[in-house]
Amino acid sequence: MWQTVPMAGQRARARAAVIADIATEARRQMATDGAAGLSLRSVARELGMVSSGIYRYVDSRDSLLTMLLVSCYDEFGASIEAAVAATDPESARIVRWRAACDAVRSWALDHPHDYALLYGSPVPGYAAPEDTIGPARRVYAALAAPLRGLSPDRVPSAPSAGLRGDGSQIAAVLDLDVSPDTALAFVRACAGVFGLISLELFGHTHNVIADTGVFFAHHVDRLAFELGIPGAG
Amino acid sequence: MWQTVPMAGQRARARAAVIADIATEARRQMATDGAAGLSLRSVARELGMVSSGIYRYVDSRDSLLTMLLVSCYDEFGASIEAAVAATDPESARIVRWRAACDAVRSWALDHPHDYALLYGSPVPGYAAPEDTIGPARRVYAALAAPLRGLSPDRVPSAPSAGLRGDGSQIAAVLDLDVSPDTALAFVRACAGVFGLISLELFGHTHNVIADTGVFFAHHVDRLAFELGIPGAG
DNA sequence: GTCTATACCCCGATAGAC
DNA sequence: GTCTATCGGGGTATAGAC
Repeated sequence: MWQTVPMAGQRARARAAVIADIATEARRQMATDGAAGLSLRSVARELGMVSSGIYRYVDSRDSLLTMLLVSCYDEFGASIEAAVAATDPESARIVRWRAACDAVRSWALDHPHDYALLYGSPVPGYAAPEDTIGPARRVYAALAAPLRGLSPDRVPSAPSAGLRGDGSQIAAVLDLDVSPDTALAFVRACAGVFGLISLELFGHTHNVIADTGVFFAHHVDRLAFELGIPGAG
Repeated sequence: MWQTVPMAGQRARARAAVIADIATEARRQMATDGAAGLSLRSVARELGMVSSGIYRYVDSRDSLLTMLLVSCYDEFGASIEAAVAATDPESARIVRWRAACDAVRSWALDHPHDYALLYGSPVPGYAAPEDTIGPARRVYAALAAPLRGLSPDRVPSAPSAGLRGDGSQIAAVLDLDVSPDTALAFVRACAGVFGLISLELFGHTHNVIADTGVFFAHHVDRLAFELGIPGAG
């Protein structure tokens, strides 16, 4: 009788393991077929399941996509957090900013198809549900963490007054104690960081920039200046 | 006898018209199915052709994709060129720079799926042939045109020496008479412009920036400063 | 140069036997 | 909870009659 309790635990664990296998295989397939080409059938096939069997674990193709989005955002955010945490806590702010940016690029280069899922073209016919916005935000929060406590004095930009409301809300959402202008500068920095990585990953710097790593480092330093981080080039 | 010559011309014209129809319909379908979902069959169906008939006009799905890439790049580049040409030739450089950047964003917002084809995730299994690099370059050249003749004195960035070779080659390829540092700053500006537009178009500024147009204008002005364009914010 | 037919693949999702 | 069978779609590409 009281075997049912551990049994239930075992079943739940087995179920979770199967679901994890499904996610892993789906991410593997995204590499060859893209996010739009993701198919439950072929995931099931590869796992030795019969095509209908996968519906025991996953509601639909869309819910699998949502699962992938969430796990990729989480993994991405965690890798940035780890990179920042690995810096010397006494180190200059610019060091932590570089570490965060480098972590963004490294993860993107290591997981180009996952990056494309997160920041590339939307999947036709799929709309990300609200479950994904928390994990998506985690990435930005991790990248912004080095700005915590930054004095607003050195931010060289002067956004129009109409934007300041957005700025303070962004700071609030990311739980950042920075000025609205700094928060807006951070959004612009995100455009620069993700923009350059996307250009590189999607093939637009081919035969343009020889050493994209060096160029990225330069870019990151200029963005630091725009953010008012002391010590930037 | 000499009717064969005009006949040949008519046939060629008719053939070109059909090919143009195919391209138009294909772009229409990209809007709902994405670039990866593009199918010759459904294009043929929509044009009242039998599925095999389309192979008279288009070699394969890949060559249709190439056709679309080329025509989108060309259209995009032309629209930027037109916007710059429409400014007063006596106007300040900053005015032409803003016009070019605004044209980029306008075209992207007006043709989101075409923009996704050009600057979004690559289509799985498709590699763009060299025929596309000329048209792709036209876009950058059009965006860079307002920099022509810009004095290098005000460019605030100082890239590492190893990048300077890239800088001068970029200037050469875009046929720009600017310093290597300015050319590198232009690549960074492209990352900023395309990066922000991609974030907006791909859904990452939702509930973050209320008026994305105002924010883009602010962004463009800061990028102008980074380029050393006089008169920028 | 248009058409049918064909070979050979893929998909999401469900019903119902076991 | 696994499996077959099924519905009802989709696709690329070619061969060969007309």
